[in-house]
Amino acid sequence: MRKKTKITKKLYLPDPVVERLSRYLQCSEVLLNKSRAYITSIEFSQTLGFTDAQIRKDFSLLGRLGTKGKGYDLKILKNKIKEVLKVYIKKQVIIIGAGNLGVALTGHKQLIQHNFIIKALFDNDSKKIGKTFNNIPVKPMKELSDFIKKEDISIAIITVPPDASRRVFEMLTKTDIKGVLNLTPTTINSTESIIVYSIDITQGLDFISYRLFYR
Amino acid sequence: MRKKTKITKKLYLPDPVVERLSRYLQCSEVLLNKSRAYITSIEFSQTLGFTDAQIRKDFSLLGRLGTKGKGYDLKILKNKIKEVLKVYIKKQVIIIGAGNLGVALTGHKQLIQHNFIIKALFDNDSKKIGKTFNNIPVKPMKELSDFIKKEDISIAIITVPPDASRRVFEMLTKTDIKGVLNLTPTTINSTESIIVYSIDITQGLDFISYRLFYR
DNA sequence: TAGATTGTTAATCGATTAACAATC
DNA sequence: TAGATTGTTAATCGATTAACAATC
Repeated sequence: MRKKTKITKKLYLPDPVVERLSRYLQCSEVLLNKSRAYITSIEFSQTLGFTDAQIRKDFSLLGRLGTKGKGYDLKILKNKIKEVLKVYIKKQVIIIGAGNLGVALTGHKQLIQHNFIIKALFDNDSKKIGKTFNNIPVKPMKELSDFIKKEDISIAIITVPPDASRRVFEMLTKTDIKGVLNLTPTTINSTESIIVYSIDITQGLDFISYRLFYR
Repeated sequence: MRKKTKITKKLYLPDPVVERLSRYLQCSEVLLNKSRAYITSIEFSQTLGFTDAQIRKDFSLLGRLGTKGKGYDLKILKNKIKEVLKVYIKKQVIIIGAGNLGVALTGHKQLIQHNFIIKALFDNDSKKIGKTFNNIPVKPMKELSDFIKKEDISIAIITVPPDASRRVFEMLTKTDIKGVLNLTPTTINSTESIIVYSIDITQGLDFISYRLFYR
């Protein structure tokens, strides 16, 4: 009990480690579904493309999870990572922007599996307001702040057009939102009170485009 | 002329730099639309959340782009980055998986602006095959390899369900595809002949989830 | 026990930052 | 010219990797 509390308070992991934890988790779940019970850092390294040393280092940050001479128990590993990433805790989410991408996310099964509960879409298009997509209602932007407070929303996903995203983020800073997933090419920076994580599909393609020509 | 060829051959930029180039480009275009002509590394650093030293370092890798005492000419900067990232060159793209996300991408204007031309969706669902979304036809998987060759497709975007993505990638390795954007939570590694870039929305949310609790 | 693999420390590598001379 | 900001080198920082003693 005391130990657990202590770990909870102290476990500040570097960004790259946190990102890899999702990968380990995904891979562990696939293997468990195939009835695998154990895996060594070497086999993991072959599947994931990290070095085995890095994998052991990462896991060692979470505690002594492995068995020497044998490897890692996948069930223990999976549970530990889920605990660290707070996958077991329900997180209420809204999506701002009821366009193609926003609507597509309402049907994303992976989100439910990680306990991200989408409570509403927000948009300013009066043709969309009042509709539902996959049972998720579309609400007008003016209800944003109240909704976040009332429904205890912790994370907003921004899928509006690029030129609107700064404005939307501005609005969010005046609410109780704690985290923002920015799916827009516009740069948004974390603030004192809001964690921002940005994903840009065009950036991904640009990266590939570059590497196709210079490598 | 000689110099240009030389740079083209030699400009191997580290991954983090390539990723930031997309950010610089996006921001430069926004500023140009607002009729700004120049920007200093300091102002850039405030908008993008990088240090000014890093920005100057990054740009210096592309050549001597700035004017001492004055800053960077946004038009020159924009053109240079577009040239480096090969934005001016048309890249034929296919999307594998005509689900919510795949279809959403067919309407993504940003892709066209960077000259990524979506030529087809691929799926195995007979109800979808033959349909079009935003004028993009859905084709059966068995035509994949021929289509890639005939239409000179260089990049495939994978948006199939997680358990199918390894299989799809396996198929792609037997084609002429050069780059893969993996939008699936399943890990896929670059091979000798294929550049892979992976983006996982759930990973992004997991990251936020972690940082909300430990920071 | 012998063989295998972890956990961890120390070494390496690479990326970021600080600082400032050069110069517009 | 004086002021400002770049381009670049050297210092720092942090993340990855190598190596191996501990041990299952």
